[in-house]
Amino acid sequence: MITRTKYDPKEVEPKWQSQWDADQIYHASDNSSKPNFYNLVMFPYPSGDLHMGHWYNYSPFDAYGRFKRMQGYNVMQPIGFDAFGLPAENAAIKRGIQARTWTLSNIDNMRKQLRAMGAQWDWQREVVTCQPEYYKWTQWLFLQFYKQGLAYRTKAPANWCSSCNTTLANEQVLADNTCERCGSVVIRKEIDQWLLKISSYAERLLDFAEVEDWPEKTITMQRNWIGRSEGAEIRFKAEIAGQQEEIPVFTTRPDTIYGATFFVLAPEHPWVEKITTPEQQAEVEAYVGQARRMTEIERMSSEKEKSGVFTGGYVTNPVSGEKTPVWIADYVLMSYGAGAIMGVPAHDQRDFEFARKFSITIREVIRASDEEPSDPTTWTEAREALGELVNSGPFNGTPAAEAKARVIDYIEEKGIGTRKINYRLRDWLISRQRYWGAPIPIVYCPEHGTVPVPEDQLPVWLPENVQFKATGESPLRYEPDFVNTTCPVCGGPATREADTMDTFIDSSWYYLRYADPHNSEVPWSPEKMQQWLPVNQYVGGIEHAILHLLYARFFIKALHDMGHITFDEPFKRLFHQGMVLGADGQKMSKSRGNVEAPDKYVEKYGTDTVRCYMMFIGPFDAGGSFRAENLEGIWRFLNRVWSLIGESWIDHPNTVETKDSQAIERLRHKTIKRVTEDLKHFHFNTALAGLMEFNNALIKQQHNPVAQSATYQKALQTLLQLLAPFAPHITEELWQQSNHKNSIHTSEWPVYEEELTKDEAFTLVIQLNGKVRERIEVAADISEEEVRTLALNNPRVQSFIGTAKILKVIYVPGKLVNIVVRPA
RNA sequence: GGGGCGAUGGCGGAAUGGUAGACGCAGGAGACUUAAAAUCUCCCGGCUGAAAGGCUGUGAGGGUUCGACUCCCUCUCGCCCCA
Repeated sequence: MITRTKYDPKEVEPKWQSQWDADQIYHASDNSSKPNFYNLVMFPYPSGDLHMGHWYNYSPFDAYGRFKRMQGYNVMQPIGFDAFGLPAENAAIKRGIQARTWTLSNIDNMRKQLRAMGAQWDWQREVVTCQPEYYKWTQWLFLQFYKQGLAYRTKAPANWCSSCNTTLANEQVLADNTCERCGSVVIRKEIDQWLLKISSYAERLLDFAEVEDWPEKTITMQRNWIGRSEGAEIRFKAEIAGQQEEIPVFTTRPDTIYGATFFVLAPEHPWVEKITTPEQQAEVEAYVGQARRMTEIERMSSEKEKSGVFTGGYVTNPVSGEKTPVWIADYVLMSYGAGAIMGVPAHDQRDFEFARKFSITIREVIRASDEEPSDPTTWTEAREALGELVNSGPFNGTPAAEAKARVIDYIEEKGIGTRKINYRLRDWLISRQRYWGAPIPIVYCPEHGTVPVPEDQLPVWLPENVQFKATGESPLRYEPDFVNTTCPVCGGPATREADTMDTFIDSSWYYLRYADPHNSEVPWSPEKMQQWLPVNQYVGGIEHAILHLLYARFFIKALHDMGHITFDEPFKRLFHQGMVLGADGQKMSKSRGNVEAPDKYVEKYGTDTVRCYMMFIGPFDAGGSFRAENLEGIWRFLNRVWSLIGESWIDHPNTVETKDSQAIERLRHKTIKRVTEDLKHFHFNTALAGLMEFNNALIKQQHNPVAQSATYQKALQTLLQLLAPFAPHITEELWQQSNHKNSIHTSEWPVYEEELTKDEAFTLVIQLNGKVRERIEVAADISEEEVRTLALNNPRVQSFIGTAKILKVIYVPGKLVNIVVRPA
């Protein structure tokens, strides 16, 4: 028997948290006889507080990890901090506090909160990306990329956020051309920068054969971002100052080359200057200046009226030999393809609009077989569908699909172009002109140029007490002790690269370090890698679909090719949680005033209630509103579990069973099945509903004789075990109070027998023409014949049938019988 | 503009093509209490009916089917991605 006490989470929760810590029950051993399971959640940025989103994300994630542990896996569930980044630096500027101090004190606070959550974190594996022990290896990885030619420096127009005072990768610029971090408009700025050659992995990144279970949506988003298009690069001829020159264009429709009635250069194209005639110069220069002030998004908008200027120059179509006027227009982007296009107004909508605006000839070169010849000047839009070639010299009559290949063959034969696959994916710009990040380990020597810092000199320490000036350059540039160094090759005076790395580099490999977090010789040992990676289950927000998740895949593929790891995909299974919203159904934000801090509810109800509530809001991938009043329901539920066990647990149950025993045993098996299946599929809300039903059913019987039986007592035990992943503290307390010596979290997950999940009887529904008319209790093994007899002879059913004619009777075993009748 | 996801009581949500609304919140009635809170019992989509029951009902409109929240088509609204 258990002494009856009131459920007090304040007493129960800290007690077990300390006990678990002391017993180290959540540390994943590297030498376990059990199968390993790597359960990973995206690590937090140390903003200082765990907010509602973290709780919403981590609670179900942890329940899943606990479920796997009870199922017999050696679960590794690490946590760490994505600790470099702008907020710390901004705090440093604003409040004169050291970025490092600010970050570490935030981490301390968040550690406390993470512990209070009662999740099974393996603290021995914690990684903090701003610590030299970590960023040393971030720098080491950069050097490996550099050695492979996968890291390079170039001067080119880059995305620049004037508010963050730094460059951004393409992935960090939102569709409306704003900074994904601060929302300011992003401009273009010519600047020296380091890039990683992610584009050379474009094809490999399109291949998802090695992932086990990723949301289709995320795969599609990555594929769209990579943006593969097949076509050809065709070189148009130009005569510049008496010289024969060639200007390449990229096209996905080489079959339409005879329809190219104009040629367009992007305003920034290096050829613009050369090809423009003196008469057109003023107009062209004005247009270029205007285009520069616009964002790519504005330029690409299909709503915007087409604009452009004739350069006065001409190029020669290398296939048709036609002389073609050269225009510049802002709808052609320097960053895509060759920065130049052949304008085929008849078969490309944007070219069509452009030709209309400037009265350029529209020549039809593709015609569907059922189409009559028509005058293209009467068309209202371009005809982008495939058909047969017309007005195309030797290619007339060829189906367009086939013509694509034939035209490409032809240009390759003639040496005027090549087959080409173009990708939208650009190289990853990783230089940040900011302080709080891992320094790029490069030295510039007047003698030896760009020299990588030797590996044995890592880390390149990030200095403290730096001066912040809003110059748009890295603060490190003004730190003489940092910048001034010696050349690793000749020992002469040299300067260090002052930019730091994009923090997405840090997060591209943190999950590798968790497997071997304290290794000071190498970033990870091959054995540990083999043992733990790839990650079995990864949980995190869909906002990283084409940021972190693409970068991490790139890292893994590159490291695989370098021979540092043996696998090709970092995350086997991926799950995106939904977003937790305010009570008004809107995104939580200070400006809306609907932000709720979890801490006060943890204080009031305890961790277990808050955890369970997070899972009960709705489907994990759907997100939902946090409504404080709904916590009451979970609180009552846990209290009912508490009093049920407290009042009903007995050490030595009767061996005598009662008539209700069988029903309880069946419900127990049904509930095990239900909760197990739901947890497997991340359906935490319905799993909890099943546990509530189980609890309610047991409460109904708790004062009946069956409560003394071994069957009932076993059901109580199962209830605790099934609830343990959701509410780890209360279940541990009740488990140990009911005479178990070991932790409930190391107990074995209950198993069910399929046979016992089936009821002996069921409610047979009798329908007439699909409408429910009667319900009767029948035995589970009832025959179809009996069902027909029972249904047709049922008085209520008969009164509905009346004189109607029975057409057929459909029986769905275990469910219902539908009698189809036609009125007489 | 293209593609994807979604819309179910007052609210959050549940339903392998087979009893719509499980589970919970809020609400109502009652029990206990000097009283309140907590707890317990019952009710709770709409219309109708004394009740049994009947009719109706899953954003709107069509379709397939013995049977549609579920599948198909069209539309409206909301969110996301690519333009």
